[in-house]
Amino acid sequence: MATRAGIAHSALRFYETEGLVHSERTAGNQRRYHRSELRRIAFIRVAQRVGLSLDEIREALATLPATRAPTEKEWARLSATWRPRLDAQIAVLEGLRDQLDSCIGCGCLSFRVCRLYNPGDIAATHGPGPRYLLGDPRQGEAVD
Amino acid sequence: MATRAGIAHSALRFYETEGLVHSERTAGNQRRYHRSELRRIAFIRVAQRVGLSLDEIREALATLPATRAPTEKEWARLSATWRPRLDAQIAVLEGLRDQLDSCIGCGCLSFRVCRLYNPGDIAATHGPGPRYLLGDPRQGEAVD
DNA sequence: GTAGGACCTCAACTTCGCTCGAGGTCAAGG
DNA sequence: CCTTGACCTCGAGCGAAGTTGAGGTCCTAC
Repeated sequence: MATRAGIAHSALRFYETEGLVHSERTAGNQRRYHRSELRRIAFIRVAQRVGLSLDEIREALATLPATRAPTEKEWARLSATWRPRLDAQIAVLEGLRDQLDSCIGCGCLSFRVCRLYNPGDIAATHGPGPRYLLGDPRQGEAVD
Repeated sequence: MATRAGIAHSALRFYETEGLVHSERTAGNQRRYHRSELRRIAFIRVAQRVGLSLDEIREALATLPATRAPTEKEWARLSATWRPRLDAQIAVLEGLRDQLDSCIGCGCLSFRVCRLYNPGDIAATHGPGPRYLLGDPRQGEAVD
């Protein structure tokens, strides 16, 4: 029933196995969720939109008090930490766009001269794409 | 040897099986790459940074002439198509940031009132996170 | 001519965030 | 009492973008 948070029941169960949300059980073994779990789920979904992994979200949620429902202030504190992250992502994309603008005229895309092809700072993006792989510390590569 | 494009040999072979790059073979079955493949690889990596999937990159590369090496102009044409995409991504993140700013004060994160929690337009992000799943046409959900 | 390294293939494995299905249980209405 | 539908568990699978490893071949230098 709590799937009316707008997420699939399978996702909800998955979050539970991951320790992101919690539930009690009825006598008949059915899950009952505390009202405050709704807000946790909202937090999770928004954090995902901002680009956090479930691991990071778990860490963030772990800083909340275990014995009582978090206050608005505590939620605000957590979500405030997203701001610099968003700013950084935006900055990366804008840098990329500006580089792109300066490169489109030349169509260069050469390993030797084009700064668009730049393995060095890819780790900084944390954006779309294979970030774990590209983020590998791969140093001292020749760049043709 | 062509792995000196700065990518792992495994990735190169993977791209070849995916039809993104091409090679000839020597008598001893070893791969030899044409010089122009370097630029294709550069294109692929930059396109990934912009957020394209390999499928999309394959489509884009398919519009290039098959019988001769592409001109600078053709490369420029392709990369110019990234611009609106980058702009859109930036716009999404900026919208998110602005929403976040207006929400941090209240710490709301409520399904009922907070616009940050907005399943409807998630499909538009194409950013990080589970975009295939979130992109599902899921309509008419109650949003408590 | 032989040792070493660089290449080859192919299948299996990784991570993340879930979804799907089979097979079983629970609760409420008629 | 029985049916129906909503819940339960557990394991398997997906999709993207590769990586890893075993086992085999090739080429170059000494």
